[in-house]
Amino acid sequence: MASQAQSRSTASTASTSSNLSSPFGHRRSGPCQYQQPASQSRKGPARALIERGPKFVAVSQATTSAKTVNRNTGMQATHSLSAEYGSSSDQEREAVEAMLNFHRSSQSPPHRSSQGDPSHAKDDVPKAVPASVETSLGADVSAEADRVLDGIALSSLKRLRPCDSCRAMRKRCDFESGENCTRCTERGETCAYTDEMRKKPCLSFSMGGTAEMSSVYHIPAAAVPDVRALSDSPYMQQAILASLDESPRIAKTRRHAACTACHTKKIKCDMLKPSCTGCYERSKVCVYPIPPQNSDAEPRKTHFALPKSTLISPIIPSQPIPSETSTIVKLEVPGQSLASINPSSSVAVRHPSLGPDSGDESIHSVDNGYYSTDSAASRLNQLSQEQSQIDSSSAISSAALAIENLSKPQRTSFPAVSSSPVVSDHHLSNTSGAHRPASASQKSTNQFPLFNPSYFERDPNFISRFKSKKQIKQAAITAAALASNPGTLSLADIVLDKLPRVKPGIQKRIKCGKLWILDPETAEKVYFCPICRKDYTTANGLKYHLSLHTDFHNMPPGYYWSKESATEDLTKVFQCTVEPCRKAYSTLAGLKYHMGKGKHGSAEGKQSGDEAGASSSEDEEDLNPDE
DNA sequence: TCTGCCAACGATAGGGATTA
DNA sequence: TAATCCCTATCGTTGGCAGA
Repeated sequence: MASQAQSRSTASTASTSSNLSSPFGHRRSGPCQYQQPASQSRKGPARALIERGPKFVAVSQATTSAKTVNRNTGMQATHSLSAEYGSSSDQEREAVEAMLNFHRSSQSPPHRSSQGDPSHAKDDVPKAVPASVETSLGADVSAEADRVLDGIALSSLKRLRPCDSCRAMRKRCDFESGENCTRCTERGETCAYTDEMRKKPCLSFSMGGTAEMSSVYHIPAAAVPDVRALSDSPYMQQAILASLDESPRIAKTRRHAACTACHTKKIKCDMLKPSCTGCYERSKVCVYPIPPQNSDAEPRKTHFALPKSTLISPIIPSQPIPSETSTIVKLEVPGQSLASINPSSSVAVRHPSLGPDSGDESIHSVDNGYYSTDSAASRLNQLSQEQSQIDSSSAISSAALAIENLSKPQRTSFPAVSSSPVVSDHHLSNTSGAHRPASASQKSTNQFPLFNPSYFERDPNFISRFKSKKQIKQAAITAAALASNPGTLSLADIVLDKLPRVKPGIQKRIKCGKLWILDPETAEKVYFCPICRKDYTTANGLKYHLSLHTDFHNMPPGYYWSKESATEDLTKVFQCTVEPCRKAYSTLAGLKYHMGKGKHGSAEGKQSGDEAGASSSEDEEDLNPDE
């Protein structure tokens, strides 16, 4: 714990230096606690990995994710872009390089399409993509996208599914060590992906997004590597075999594994027992459905799920530990020696969901969620080691970042992402000053921030975010569209996709009555708006805020964005259509209130802006004299 | 101080993509 | 085909601010 504090202190010092000299005027109260991947270098992970070795080249380049929502049509398309490729041949590497160069060459100066055009809100042509993209990209998407996808994803698909061993054990396969997953590495084995274990539909997937998307996105031929040359890839051969396998499959009914509450709420259930994290945090009773007695299938387990026979904790999280559980050793703090644990006795380990850094009983009661198992103790030990690594590496990386910032000139507008320093995704996000202009006084001169693929060179693990080939395909399509017409994607979605996953200890929550709230003592506002520099403690807060900056792209009927008002105040882009009111608001909600409950409050006003705008203010006041 | 207005937070329902 | 859960929209609530 002392070393941890020391690391924090060291990092804090570095961070302070960084803050003082940050070209973005970014102030932070704490150090970055995130681990910098060892594979990263000043060259950036993509180039570094390309040059590092031919065996398993991981390229992280030109990654983005965005979601474009057209409110008029209701069409929604999620794009995720990544080019982190796992490949094993020169051809694959060349393909990767081709894509990489394409993205590099296609980065153009920022611009904001349709800005200031009031008619933009009524423009229903582009659907999810601006018309400029459509005209510049043309058609013939799907085929090209398929080719790209085959090239960039087939060799990496191996990493999208568990290896045979993990699959047989029903364990999570992390693929962390390149060719081998951690589990196989520890066992001295090599990950295998045999035909028997293969999941059949790997190769067959449908075009992501929508028909509109497919008609407007086009990947330039120059950017498309000749992926057909990759057909000798072992995995591709497997995939082809898979696609040819038409043998009927026996339909199996999945077992209800999530707890009842999570199942009902349709939220992720980590299936921890006796209480999943969701129920634990809500102080609710976690109930799992009783499996059928004659079932021969073993229920799925997470790596924390333990045999019921070893459980010593109560089902109800708030219930204290029974006193009979004699040899309980509370391993509250990661790093605590495990030597005192008697392997033959029950060992109480903190609920894994509490994380490694939440040892304070005022924050999480340690009476909750204990497990009795050696594996849990082992896991705790692992968490301890991970935490210490994070602490040490974050201190180093924070110091490096501070040095980098000291040597950089001051910037006055939204930075188009420098080539340095190379930081991890978490680091990038946590030191969000990397996206923050100098000061709030420069707000009015701020450029509309653009997506720049090099943002995501910093995230070598980006591929892990994709769950399917379909998502990768969408990413490839988006990459091409974006590269051809940068700046056209939703700011909110681009930024939000890169939000940090705040680790425990950074955003602790405390129990406040019935609710769990962020601990004001420790909560850091790690989420920053790149436009106005407002900061938020939660992703949701920033998400909401970012929508305010982008909603004018898809104004509902009757509302429109006023260029004139925006010139005066960029934050007030929602203007009342009623003459002579024309009051402007910074949010759509504000204008809605204005039209609905506010000055123009009326039944008509609550229906649509068109109707509200068409009706006179006198009529509305007559209808609602009280308001 | 009160009230109206606004911005934002947090919880939740549920559509639907994905997976087993 | 059922289960999982990501993701979005929506709603209720809270807190800050400005004007009365």
